Amino acid sequence: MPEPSPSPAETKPRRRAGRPVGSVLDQAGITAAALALVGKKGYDGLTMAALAKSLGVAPSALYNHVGSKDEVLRLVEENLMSQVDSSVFGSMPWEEAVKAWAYSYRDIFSAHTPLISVIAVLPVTDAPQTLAMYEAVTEGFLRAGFPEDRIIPCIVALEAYIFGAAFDATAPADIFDSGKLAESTPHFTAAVRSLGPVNYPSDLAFRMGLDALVAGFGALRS
Amino acid sequence: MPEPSPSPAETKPRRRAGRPVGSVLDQAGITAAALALVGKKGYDGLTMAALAKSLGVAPSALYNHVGSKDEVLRLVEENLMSQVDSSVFGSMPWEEAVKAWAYSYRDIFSAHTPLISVIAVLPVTDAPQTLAMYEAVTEGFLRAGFPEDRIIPCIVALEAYIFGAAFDATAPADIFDSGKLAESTPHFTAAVRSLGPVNYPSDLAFRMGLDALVAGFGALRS
DNA sequence: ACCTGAACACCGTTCAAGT
DNA sequence: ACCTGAACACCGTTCAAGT
Repeated sequence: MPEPSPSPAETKPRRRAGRPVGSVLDQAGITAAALALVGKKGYDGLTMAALAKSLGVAPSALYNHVGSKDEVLRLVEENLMSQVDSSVFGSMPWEEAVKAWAYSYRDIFSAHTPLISVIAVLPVTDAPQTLAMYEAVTEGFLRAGFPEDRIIPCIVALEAYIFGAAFDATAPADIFDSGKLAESTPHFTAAVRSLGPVNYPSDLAFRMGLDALVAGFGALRS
Repeated sequence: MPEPSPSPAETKPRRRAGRPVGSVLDQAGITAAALALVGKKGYDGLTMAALAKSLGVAPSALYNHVGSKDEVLRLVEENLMSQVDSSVFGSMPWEEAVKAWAYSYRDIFSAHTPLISVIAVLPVTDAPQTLAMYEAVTEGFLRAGFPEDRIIPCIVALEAYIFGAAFDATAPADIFDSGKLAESTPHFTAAVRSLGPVNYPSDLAFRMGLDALVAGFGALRS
């Protein structure tokens, strides 16, 4: 093995210290690399060191483009938000559109639940993709006849439900197995058994809750 | 300052190495200390080192009683679950009981959102307090006339909503301030403004969503 | 059995030095 | 301006040594 290959994935001549001719990094590239890394190794694998390695730079180089790891997470979140399908509000009646939007939203974030804690506290200011989604959804609600002052609460409640359901979607199939404590919780254990062979009811539950929310909120239209 | 006071909060004679006469630690004490630490410093302050210090032991001593930090989190979670008021199902009609339970559940976990990621993946096996809560809720649904095979999906959906809402409850008041991007999101910005001086609608939203879920699910009773 | 104290492999982040 | 490389203060966890 005469080749020590100390550089990352791709075998590059390896950069010396000093400013490179053209900038090697930018926020878009960092975001894409972070997304790829998360896809391969999950959020536990998303470290500044691993991210830098996948980009072929030293960890400290990242800090010329982002202020912190938290900013990387915000960049990823913005990217995901732009993937949520809110175009449905322009092409479907309200009930169907909210449901399609909600499914899209949940499906995307169920693979990114560690971001949810970040999003929840994140002011929407300067998060253009997130704002664009809210704008599209708000427009959809307005066109459907919702009173203006009810729209934000409806969206907030739907989002809460969607985020919570995103966690469920990643839960193991046997999460409700009561194990050796089964006898002390007879009603619960029987209720779980009554679900049949598929004992994790995540999808059924999501549909039922979404239907209830949509029906309840739909009644607010004038 | 002749007193260096190298020991933690309380000034103890300081233990030498070797097995102490009586065990200094146990899971209950660790859980209580973790809860107190979180209350004072938040989840960022809950480190094994800080936890050990608050208990007056070396960090490694903790590992005689818990397998990992994750187990500490599970112990805390179990403690919190036991605080959720599910006795309401024995003393109120179903609609009021679910709502009271949901408020209690959300209020407790809104101060402990970092646990939610842990709970979501956590099988209920050997989590007796959590199981006890599910048992009480299941019984409440049964008495209210729910078909057995709909109960778990209802609970799952309600829990998803409660967990999501717990995140909301910790969000800053100006989370929906669209800032300099306000003009590009006119409908959303107007909808936010229409909420009036209190521009964070967390509580209104929670009530609206909960009402919708309870109304929708309540119709399943026979 | 259950503690201390040293050690390990990692983490995010800072900063001087280099071009 | 934007990189490298060394350094810092921390993290969770392991383990020999002590009683």
